Amino acid sequence: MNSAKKKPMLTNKESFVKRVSREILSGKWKPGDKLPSERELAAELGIGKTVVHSGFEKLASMGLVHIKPKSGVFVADYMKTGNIETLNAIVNLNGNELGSDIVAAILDLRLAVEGLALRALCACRSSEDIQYLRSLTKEIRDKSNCGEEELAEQFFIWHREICIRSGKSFFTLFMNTTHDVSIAFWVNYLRMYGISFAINRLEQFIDLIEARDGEGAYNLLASGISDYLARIDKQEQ
Amino acid sequence: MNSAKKKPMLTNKESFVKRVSREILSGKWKPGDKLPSERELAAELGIGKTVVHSGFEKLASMGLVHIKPKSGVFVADYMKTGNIETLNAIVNLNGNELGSDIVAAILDLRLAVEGLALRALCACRSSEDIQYLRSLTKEIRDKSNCGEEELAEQFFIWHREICIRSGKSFFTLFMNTTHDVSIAFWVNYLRMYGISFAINRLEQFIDLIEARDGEGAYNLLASGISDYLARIDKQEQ
DNA sequence: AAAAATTATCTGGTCGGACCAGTTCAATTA
DNA sequence: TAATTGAACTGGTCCGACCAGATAATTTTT
Repeated sequence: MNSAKKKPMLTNKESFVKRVSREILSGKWKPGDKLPSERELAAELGIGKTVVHSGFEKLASMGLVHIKPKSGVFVADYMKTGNIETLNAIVNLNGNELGSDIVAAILDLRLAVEGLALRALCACRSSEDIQYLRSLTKEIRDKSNCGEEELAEQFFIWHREICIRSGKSFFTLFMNTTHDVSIAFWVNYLRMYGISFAINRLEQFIDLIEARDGEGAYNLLASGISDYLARIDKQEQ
Repeated sequence: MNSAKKKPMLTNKESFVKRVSREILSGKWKPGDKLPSERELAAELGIGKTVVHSGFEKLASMGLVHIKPKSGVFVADYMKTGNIETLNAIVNLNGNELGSDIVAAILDLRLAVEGLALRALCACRSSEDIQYLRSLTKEIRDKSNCGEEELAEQFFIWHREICIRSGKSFFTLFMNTTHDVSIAFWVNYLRMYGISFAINRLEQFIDLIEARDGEGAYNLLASGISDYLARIDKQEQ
């Protein structure tokens, strides 16, 4: 997901974060373990302590470590105290492969957030909303030959627009918070169903929104999610 | 929420972040506006450019600004592209007061996440789970005379434990991601209902989990949420 | 005069040394 | 042996130096 731009070289900090997060998530360090001091790591890696510290701060914000001031840096019980960035790190380590439990969790959240946003939008939509969604869909159709991730981004943006226009702006913030894992999801979704199917689905949503059919739109979302999950389950068998 | 520890003095970076986020959220800067350069701000504030840069990075991770390398720093359309940290910043600016739309959004999410976790836990719970939840509840009862935020933290942790023990660990990560706004919610909830009521509610949940009554537990959550929202609505009239 | 090329200035980006303040551990004293 | 003190260790913050690319201004060419 940090592959938005080609990055031939990682900075010292990025390399450090990548290295340590991999070590933690792969089990080399266990929750509660004390990591080597900043000075030790700086000397060992031949970089400045400030960079190490900055890297640790990043790892802390990712929920992977707990920095105890003046004492040391400890591996966090990240599956218990971690956050969405922890999930992103796990997904990154797995080469952006989502296990079915992650997918299920994402989709449950999505049903909650977008389901409500869809109903709200159906109730309050203007003709300008419909127009905008149609033009956004057309844009996506015109970009059909782009790369996977770019397309995935477009689908994310389309669905985010539902939240934006529903008047439930805080849902938008939540949705953005799941951005990285959502992109991984959309990439997989587009592989599974194909771009045509996915675009037709967008058009179905628009028709339902235009018709102010909140229940219909919600059901379309829910059934799409169920189908996807069923396919994932079948794939894993 | 950054009041976990007494912080009599803010670092230069913290002051900078606080100042700029307030300026953005209060409307002094509009989405799309270009902020003064790092050098200008550093000179104006009498601090180092690196600190300004570090502060801008923080503001970017909060979804409030967009850093265009070599070009400048621009105010983001944060209600559209922001994330949970944006929400935290908004709530912070409002003195940790939650508007009803934020509350509704949080509770919708919570119903989705914890609702499923409750059902899952009812299906898979062990007697050790029940024991642990009871002892956790007792701990909370023993701490009843603590400060509001500490109590709120305890309630957050209790509900998080539902996710942890449900086997849906990724829900835990999502829940942790909403930590700060959730604490604001719990503080308000405890003010509204009182600590005794809130603890009794926990015990009701445990009884239902013990009885493996997933539907009952979900309904208890849903009805609690409805009641809270109704009270909020009434307060605002 | 307009367009293209070059140069200068501006921008954010990264790094590491210097210094700070608190914690922990070892040595000394009572 | 327990308490105290000092040293060593820890993370925390800041800033100047330098880098690389974008943008604006100037010069050259058509």
